[in-house]
Amino acid sequence: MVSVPLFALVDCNNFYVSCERVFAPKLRDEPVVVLSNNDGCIVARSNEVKALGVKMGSPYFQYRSLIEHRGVQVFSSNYTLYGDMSRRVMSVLAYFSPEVEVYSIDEAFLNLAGFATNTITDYGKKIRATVKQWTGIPVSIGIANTKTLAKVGAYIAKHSSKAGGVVTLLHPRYRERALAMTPVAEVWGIGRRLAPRMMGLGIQTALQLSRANERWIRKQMGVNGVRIVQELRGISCFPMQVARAPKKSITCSRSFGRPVTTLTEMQEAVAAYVSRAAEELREERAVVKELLVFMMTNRFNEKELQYHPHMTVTLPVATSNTGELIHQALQAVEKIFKTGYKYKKAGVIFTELLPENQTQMDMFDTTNRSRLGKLMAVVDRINTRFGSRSLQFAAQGITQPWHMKCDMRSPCYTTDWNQLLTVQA
DNA sequence: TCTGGGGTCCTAGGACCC
DNA sequence: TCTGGGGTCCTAGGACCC
Repeated sequence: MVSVPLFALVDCNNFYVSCERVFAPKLRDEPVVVLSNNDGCIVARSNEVKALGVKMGSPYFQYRSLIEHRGVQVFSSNYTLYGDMSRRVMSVLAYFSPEVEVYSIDEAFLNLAGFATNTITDYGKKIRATVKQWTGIPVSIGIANTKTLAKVGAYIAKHSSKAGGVVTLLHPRYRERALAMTPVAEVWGIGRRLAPRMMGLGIQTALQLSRANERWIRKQMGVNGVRIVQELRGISCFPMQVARAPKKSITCSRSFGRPVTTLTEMQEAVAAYVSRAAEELREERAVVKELLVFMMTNRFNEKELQYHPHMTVTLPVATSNTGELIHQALQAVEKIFKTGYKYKKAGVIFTELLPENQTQMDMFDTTNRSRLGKLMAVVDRINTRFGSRSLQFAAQGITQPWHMKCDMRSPCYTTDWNQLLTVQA
């Protein structure tokens, strides 16, 4: 017998802020923000900061004076720390369900099909308490028959003071009440374009969306819209996805800490990004057949001359060798780089990925690929052990004056012996 | 002065073929 | 004036997610 679908969505509250607070407990009731790469945007806010009206994803400089005036603690993002904390949270969740789908750095779906529904909210509370106790991270949990409804539950749990962090939406009456409380813009899959359109057409809440005509939805929102509506009605259309699908592309791009104007610096930066992307490629046990290099001026500065070139390179043989990839990418850089512009950002995208054991040989290719592979494996091991860039290609540059800003980064408390937290007793 | 980064999927429209 | 029709494949752009 196939049991009724039952999902929990576990969502970490203000995740990056919570990670910083674990290691700086005195910030527990203080306003805190975490910035994006290059200290550009605000990507995580504590509740105190949300209450000040600071918008998610807004440019830091727009709120800088407010932030300073209110004594808000500011952190550059520390993805090494957040990635490690995320792994810890996910490993706790694995105790509570046979199937955990890690949906993002701060969210996971748990398959609870077959679990007793009359005690499921208490089970959710136990999960919540255990994650908090073992990792220090507070979470909100939604439990329902579909993933989209579980998301709604977690949204309500986060915003309701009496829910105790867990909201179950199994009873039709509760479900309707929850959907009526949820703005249509908060529904999973309704983004910044669709939300205003829906609202203009008289659909303000998730409940109204769930009652919309299916054919009309198909026309307005495509096939995915129909699935969303079905899910809101309690019919599961998005199953658990436990096995991680192989990646279809790998990107590495960064804004520069200051404008780049010379070919030499642009080449260094692109070489560094290729190197990072190639590490990920090897982690993925894949090789790449085609890559795209791009660079751009500051699109926000209307007074400056704009230039956003890109170039696609097809590699003679699919590879994951950093040296070869840098060589190819830098040729593209030379072709599209023009002097006279202030570049703000550059990047590389590996498209056309193949599993490394399916490499198509080129009969004119004389490179000894097995030796090259072993060399890269050794470099990766050394960099894992002694820190990234312990061994690097000269093309990446040594001082990297164009490197992004991250002046307010916290230590890597959990992944570097030299940065452990010290406690004075 | 100062505006992130990394993904996936869907669709419309053009190119091309018969 | 009148200017086929239908299928497939590819790609760019748009939408979404975190």
